[in-house]
Amino acid sequence: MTRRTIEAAVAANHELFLQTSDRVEAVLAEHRLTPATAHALWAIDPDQAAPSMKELAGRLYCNAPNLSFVMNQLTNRGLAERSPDPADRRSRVVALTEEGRRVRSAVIEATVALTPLARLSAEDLEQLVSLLGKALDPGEGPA
Amino acid sequence: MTRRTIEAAVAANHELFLQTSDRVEAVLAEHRLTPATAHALWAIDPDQAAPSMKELAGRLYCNAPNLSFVMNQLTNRGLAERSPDPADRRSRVVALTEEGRRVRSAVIEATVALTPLARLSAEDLEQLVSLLGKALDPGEGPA
DNA sequence: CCGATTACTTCGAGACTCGAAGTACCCCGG
DNA sequence: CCGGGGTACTTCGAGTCTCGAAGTAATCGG
Repeated sequence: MTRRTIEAAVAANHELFLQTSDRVEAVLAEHRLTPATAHALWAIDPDQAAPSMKELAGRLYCNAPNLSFVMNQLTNRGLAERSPDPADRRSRVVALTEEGRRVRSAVIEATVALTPLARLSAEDLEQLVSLLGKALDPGEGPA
Repeated sequence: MTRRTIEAAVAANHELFLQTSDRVEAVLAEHRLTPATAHALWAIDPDQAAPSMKELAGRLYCNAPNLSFVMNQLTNRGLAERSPDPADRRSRVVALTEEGRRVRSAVIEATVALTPLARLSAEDLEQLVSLLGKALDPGEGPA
């Protein structure tokens, strides 16, 4: 009878997400970010290859028009830049500006400080990441 | 240096939430539910005392006008009912109808079946619930 | 009874999301 | 070379969600 346990796990996961979002909200507002723009900002890791719009939409589980809308806000604020992909000029590649990298760091820093997860020990945290990874890993493919 | 681990945990938590929402989306649509109405429906446990609007808004991390909006949708679809609290007639108490309980069960059932967490063993799940509980428990008070 | 506070609703504006339609580009067969 | 089909993205328009401000009804303390 693991059904009850799964239900509890889903609920706890959702609750953690809501609590974290709630606590970070004020910090996002200081940077004039909304949940949607902050999410996109977080998803663009400057240490990785600049993603295309399509790639990024996949990461954010949103569709192309929505991502265009969100990216317009980030570019208008000078946090991100779009440039055509030389290899395929239909595609546009998204990268953060220096200001974008600064704001992204600040958002992550604040989230790490405010999330209820900050209470857990290093050991517990690694166990948690391992468990979540076990659930997510096999399914991260396209279908 | 647990900072990186917390960041990974927050990201994994967020990712799991998005994947679960994404997979359940079609089931919600069949029941003519949106994420907001489904969330409210989930939060009203028929086995517990019927919550007031204020209590429910707290659970959902939303404000009063928003909850009124969402509850109107649920009551219009015949899934929930509002009745004045006899003890304090300013307050309204929310309960699910029989149809509401049916739909709620169906949504939870589908979520449990579709969430990536369903892949984990019973042992892993209990560990996960325990870890999440450890993070959430001390902070579930009002402030 | 009266003023202050609380719970909720209504109203109006802003933000987010998405389907449909349009543009620019790649690729392939002829 | 040229046309047709498919892909990546944007624009447009409509619908949904969220929230602050203002209004109503009820409780509480004096």
